[in-house]
Amino acid sequence: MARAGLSAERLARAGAEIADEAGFDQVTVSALARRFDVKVASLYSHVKNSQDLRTRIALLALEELADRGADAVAGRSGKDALVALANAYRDYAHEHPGRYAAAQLRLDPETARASAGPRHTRMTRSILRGYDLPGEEQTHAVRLLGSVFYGFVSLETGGGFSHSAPESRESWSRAMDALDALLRNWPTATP
Amino acid sequence: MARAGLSAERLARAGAEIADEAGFDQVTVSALARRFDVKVASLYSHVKNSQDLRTRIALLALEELADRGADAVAGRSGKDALVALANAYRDYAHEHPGRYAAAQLRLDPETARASAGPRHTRMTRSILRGYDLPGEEQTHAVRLLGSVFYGFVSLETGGGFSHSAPESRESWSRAMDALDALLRNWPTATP
DNA sequence: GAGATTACCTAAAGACTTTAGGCATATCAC
DNA sequence: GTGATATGCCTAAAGTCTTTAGGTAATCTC
Repeated sequence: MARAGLSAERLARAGAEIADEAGFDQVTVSALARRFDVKVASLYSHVKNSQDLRTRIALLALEELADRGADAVAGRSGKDALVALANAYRDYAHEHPGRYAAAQLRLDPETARASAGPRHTRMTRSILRGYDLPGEEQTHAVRLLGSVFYGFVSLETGGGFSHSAPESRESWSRAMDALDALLRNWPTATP
Repeated sequence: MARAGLSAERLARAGAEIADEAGFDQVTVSALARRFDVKVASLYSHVKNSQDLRTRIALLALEELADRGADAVAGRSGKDALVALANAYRDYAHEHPGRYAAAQLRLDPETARASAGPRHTRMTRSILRGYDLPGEEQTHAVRLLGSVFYGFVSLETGGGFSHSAPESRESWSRAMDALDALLRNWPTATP
């Protein structure tokens, strides 16, 4: 009875692989046990339950995503930084669709606060330093940018843009132009 | 043995109710059978399988959403229409979180084409008539608007904005201002 | 190496999905 | 109305996944 060397860490990583290969909804305790050639019950020593497993994968994805984002914005500013961060998200989603889906899992407030989520907010906010936004407008802008990044990538990977010309990549590029223009000319007073 | 009067239509509607009450992932063939006080197997005469059931709920939600949007934009133009359509989406998501989650289900291309999805695209495009966008830019703008609507509402209902001031409603309002300003001053040439 | 801890196991119960085949009920032909 | 037919809901059963309880064997501590 050789030990398989399981751990919550390894389970989450393997779960992330299953998610990318077969879809996040195919990540089950059973599938994971098969992958490690181990009995299902054995996993419950490392992971509280199925939800816990999925949450760990979500946290992993959020971390990886934040790491990529941090690399992307490092040494950049203005539109350059904006595009780099946005592309970090989009590229990650295309490379790791299952992980990206995992990152969209609703986390309970406590878990969310301890996740890499706040890092994402800070990164986005750092981009705004290159633009000259009044302090109270920054939060609104952060939320708008987040919405565009998240929304576009979700719709794109979900096939929402795939049945019409032009290529969605073109729209992505134009969205970056639009966001840059918007931030440089942010409407402060309600018209 | 009185008949329960089931139909794919009624099942989808009841499934939508379960989704709103308990979450879209709680919509199962079993839960539906319980609600109609009928044996599980009986549902398989009306619905192909679990996936089929979920798809029908998604289609229902997309229709309802499109109906609301159409009502909202009727007789409006410019920013007025923009805000009305956006609010239609947001209000629907808040009133019917389960249905809204259902609307996000990935549909296979054929089903997507036959869904209300294209109606949504047309409605968004109709808003652009109030702004003066070059023809080829319209698709890009439609995709950007869709991304913001979808992204903001998803992040908001997922709790993404709930742990920081100010109120997300304020950010929503400012996002509308921003989109209006952007559309009135759309950057046509890449800077 | 003895004892304690840990890792994985067997066993079992419960929930959901799906298919096959049966009886009763509504619907239609006349 | 009566019989034929199609349909609606049923029982039964097999398969998958989740989760808990309690046991055995490997590893760690000293």
